[in-house]
Amino acid sequence: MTARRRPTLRDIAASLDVSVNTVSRALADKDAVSPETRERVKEEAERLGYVPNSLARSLVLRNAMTLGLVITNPSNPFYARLISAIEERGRERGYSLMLMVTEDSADNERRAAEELMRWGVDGVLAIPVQHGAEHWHRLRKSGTPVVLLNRHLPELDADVVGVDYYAGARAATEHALDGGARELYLVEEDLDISPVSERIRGFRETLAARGVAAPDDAVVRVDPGAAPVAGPAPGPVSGPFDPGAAYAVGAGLARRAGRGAVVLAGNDYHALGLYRAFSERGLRVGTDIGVVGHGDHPFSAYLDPALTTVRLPAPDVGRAGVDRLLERVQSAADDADPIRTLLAPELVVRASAGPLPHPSRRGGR
Amino acid sequence: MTARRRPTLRDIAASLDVSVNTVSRALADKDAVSPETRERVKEEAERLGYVPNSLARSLVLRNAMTLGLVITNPSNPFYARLISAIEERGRERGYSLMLMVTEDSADNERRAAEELMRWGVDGVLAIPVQHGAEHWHRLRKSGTPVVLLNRHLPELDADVVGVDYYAGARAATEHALDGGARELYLVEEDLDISPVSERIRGFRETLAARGVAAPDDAVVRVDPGAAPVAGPAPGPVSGPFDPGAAYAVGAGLARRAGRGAVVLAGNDYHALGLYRAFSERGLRVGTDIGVVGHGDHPFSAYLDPALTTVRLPAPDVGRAGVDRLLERVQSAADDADPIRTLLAPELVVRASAGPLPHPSRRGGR
DNA sequence: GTGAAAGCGCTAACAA
DNA sequence: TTGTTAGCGCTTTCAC
Repeated sequence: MTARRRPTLRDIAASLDVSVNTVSRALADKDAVSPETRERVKEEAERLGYVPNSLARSLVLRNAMTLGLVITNPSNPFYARLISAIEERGRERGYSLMLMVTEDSADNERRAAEELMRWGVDGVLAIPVQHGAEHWHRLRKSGTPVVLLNRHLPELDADVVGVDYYAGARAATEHALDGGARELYLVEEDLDISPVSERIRGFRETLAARGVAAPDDAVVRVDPGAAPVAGPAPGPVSGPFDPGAAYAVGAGLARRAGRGAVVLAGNDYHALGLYRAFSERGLRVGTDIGVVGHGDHPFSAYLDPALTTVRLPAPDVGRAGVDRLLERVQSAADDADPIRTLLAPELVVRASAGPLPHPSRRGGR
Repeated sequence: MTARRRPTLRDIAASLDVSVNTVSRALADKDAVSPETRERVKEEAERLGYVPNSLARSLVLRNAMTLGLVITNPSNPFYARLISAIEERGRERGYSLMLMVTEDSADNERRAAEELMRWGVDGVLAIPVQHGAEHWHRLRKSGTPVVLLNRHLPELDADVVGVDYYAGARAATEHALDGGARELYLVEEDLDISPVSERIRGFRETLAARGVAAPDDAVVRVDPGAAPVAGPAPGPVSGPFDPGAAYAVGAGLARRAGRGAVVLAGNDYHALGLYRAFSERGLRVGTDIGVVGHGDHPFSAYLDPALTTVRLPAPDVGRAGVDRLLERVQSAADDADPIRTLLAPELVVRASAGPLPHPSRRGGR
């Protein structure tokens, strides 16, 4: 393999007996280079296997052509799709991606922000851990725009590109109500983040508007750390995206819930955990008890019964996030007020929340 | 936000009236700096909010403290976990991660390799697309070690850290055989990659060793592009990790397969697609027909019936990959022969593969 | 213990 | 059209 030094502009220049500068300009397709020279330079570059050094380039240009992505957990299918979308959009627009995983740890996030600052990335997309925004403030003060993804952060006045979870929860709740349910539950991760609180708000407000009782404990919080049925623990890495947490509360729910109740779940994994908890207790999902998920993960359409769920527009969020970020990057001065973009989720009606008794199909689709 | 310039060593030096050099050494905790000076420097750095510039540092030190990860699709749960494990291990060892997504496109991969070369990453981990290794050769020639993950590449003599899929398939096949099955199928993605060929080999050899017939069409290839039941297409981004492909071949399989047959699937998503295809045709998985998956994705333990599957040690692969890569990075010269590490998967027996009752009574409801 | 000088590989004035 | 000079922010000889 002979780790020989990579050829530089100087090597090309020397070998052609021109100045480094000329080589630089020729390769950059600037004018002020004669066609012949340009040709010769390019040939020689090719011959030598020249590859530009982005480090040096970025240092002088003061732009890294790199975006930072700070994410909590790639195993969340929604985030996985977000990663793909962001990487792709970034690449289309000429940016590389530096990925940091926080596992929802504030400490990891602080370090990630610091690291991205060191690299001088041009902008940062983050799915923020709650609590602590000091590091984001510092990043922005140093001139690096930050766009929040999916989660809102009260302490930080930054752009947000997310999902309208409020609307999603409303749609899910209304769907259950329209199906005739009068006993509803919402299962949510015990995390103090905006998607959760927005869904709870949507859930409660919809019930209130329809005059359906919603006792405090209609909202069930689930401990992300639990993982019962699976046997061996999921391992130290990126564990807790797992149906186990919801499965654990499913037993109690099965006991409390009457026939025809509907349980909304904050994500499809939770819904799946409920499926199992319920069926182990003789409740048939979609018949005895309804379940609605959130996410439309790839497996959801194939469950039995197929999961009715709120589809999240992951690719759109990713693309919009990159676009927003690059707007900020390009508009040198940080002028404008933060923009909050909430993309609309879409209720995908399948079988798990029962057939609708009211054939009142309203509006378009 | 006032994008003011970040303070540099020089700013600290000026403000303290010492040389840049002294500041550098003080901050790097080298000796040849008096304790008092060091103290003053550190305080001033703190006060100014100094953050070292990694770009500059890397340029002079000729090490980027960055690893490249080239991956096909983050939505594959196995790869998602790999990403987490790699990021974490890299971080522990002081390396940042540059992520490139290829979507299994050779073209994207070429560009990714080129980009990583420009950044001068210290090493690259790749889940390679088949066909075309020229770019990997170039990378290595420029002194950047490459470690292949999960997939083997005949054209490239590089380290590989992967999974012993051959053993996994053997275990799965033997499990089915031990349960009494004599009619077995293997459903695999139609991709020319080593995991697939290794599983096929394990499947066939085990059957041969046990004297069980395995006609050519016992191995069913599945088109990754198909996505039937789900309704709206999965979208342009990172689509094809979906049960749909296997679902599509499930119908034919349901017709061909007798009672008590067992179908092995190359991954758990395929298994799930089969679940649905079978049950739609009145076959009860785990009773009328067996299914074994590969991957032990988070949802698999919660399916009904719970999926018997081959668990892949994703975190171990990720960590071992990083460790191997960093060994290469650190042992400056590319000495040794490539090392191939295959980590053992583990059959997780649950309910989907029986033991199946012998083909006698007709079931269904 | 500290500073001056050189240089990593590149781009951007400014001259010639 | 081309070359010279300077400099991005840092580390590293090598004097003092």
